[in-house]
Amino acid sequence: MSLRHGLIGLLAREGPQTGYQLARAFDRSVNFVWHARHGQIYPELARLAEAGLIRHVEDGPRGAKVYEVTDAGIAELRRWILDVPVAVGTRNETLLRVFFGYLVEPAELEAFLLSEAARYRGLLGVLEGFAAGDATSPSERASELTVHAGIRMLNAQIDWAEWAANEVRTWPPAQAVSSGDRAGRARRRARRPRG
Amino acid sequence: MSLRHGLIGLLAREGPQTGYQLARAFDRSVNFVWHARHGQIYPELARLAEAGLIRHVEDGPRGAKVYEVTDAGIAELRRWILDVPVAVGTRNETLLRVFFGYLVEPAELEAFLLSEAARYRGLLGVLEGFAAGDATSPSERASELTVHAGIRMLNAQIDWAEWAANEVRTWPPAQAVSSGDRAGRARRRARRPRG
DNA sequence: AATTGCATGTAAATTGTTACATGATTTT
DNA sequence: AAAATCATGTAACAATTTACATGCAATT
Repeated sequence: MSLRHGLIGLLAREGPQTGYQLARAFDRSVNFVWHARHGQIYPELARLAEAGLIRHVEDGPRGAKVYEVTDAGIAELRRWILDVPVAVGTRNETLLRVFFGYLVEPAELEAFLLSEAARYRGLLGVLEGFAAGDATSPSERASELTVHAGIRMLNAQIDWAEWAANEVRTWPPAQAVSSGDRAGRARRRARRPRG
Repeated sequence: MSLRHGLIGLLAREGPQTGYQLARAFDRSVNFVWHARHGQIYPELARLAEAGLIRHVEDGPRGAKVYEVTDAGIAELRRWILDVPVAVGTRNETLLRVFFGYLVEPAELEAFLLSEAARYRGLLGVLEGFAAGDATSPSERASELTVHAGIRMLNAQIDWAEWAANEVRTWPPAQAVSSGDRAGRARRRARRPRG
């Protein structure tokens, strides 16, 4: 699970903090890289403290619990960054929909692709705001690298979505597909080798 | 959950199939878009059949259960593609590591970035193999769109990783960071405005 | 005084992974 | 005969989301 390393890392990066602050940090800086809700964060902090990777140090204003990272936590973070194989397994809901997009009218799929392009543009605007900074400290330099990655990937996605919308415009109308259309499928399959 | 729509979609796309075949399909065609193990697929098929979105039709050779999609399933799939807001929430473990990459030696981070670039190149090779097809049928045209998306995103990631590796080469050695270094952090923070 | 924001937690449900368990059929 | 592949399932665990529940502090 990357969440625990995200929490250790944020404590290392931004100093002692409460779970609430970490939850907000997940909504800001690292949100486009990883995200988590407080319902997951609070129990995980307790487990990390139990494991000695972070430490509950003091109490803030209104029952706030401040945590800080331990040396063991930083060592674990370094180990994770370099020595643990990166978990594979892409999950892209937009692409899954497009994969089945031949089932809807081309005009509808085109509209979907353009709406996705617009959504990506919105995200790109946010990231470009992040990139405007100066990046003087080591942690800011590292953050800048991830922002650049996001910008490049979003640009690739925007270009693709607009190209794909254009492609779809040339498609013939969708055939009626129903679960009872086994005969139709068999007909098409048989015809293919001849073409 | 997109898994259930992935299952309905594959049954719609490739005709009646067993859970085993669907599990293999998730390892092949849609793997770079979505993935699932049989431990999740079999129970989900039972639930989908219960909900009337797919139907258990016949029994194959050795206790194999063949499912086919129903009209209700296709209607649900169409609804999901167009009318359900795309779930947000990126999760990119590579970027999370790079975000905290200032904690390891620049040479180590550089090596990590180059190893990621190599991994991306491997995936790109697989996708380019998929793209070599002709794409005559509607479903093949749709699949081709997703393959193109994958190729563009992987190229963006390769370019980024190699650019970032180059950036990191110019970084000064990592400072020793430890949990006890609160004074060091405060010192750096106080110094910044003057610079 | 009421609203907003800070702050923590847990319970329940869902989603996903891993490991265990079983047996049939085909290939070597 | 043994090994590989086909085929299904469940149990246990891990990860994640959503909703519920509470209370303090600052602002309007």
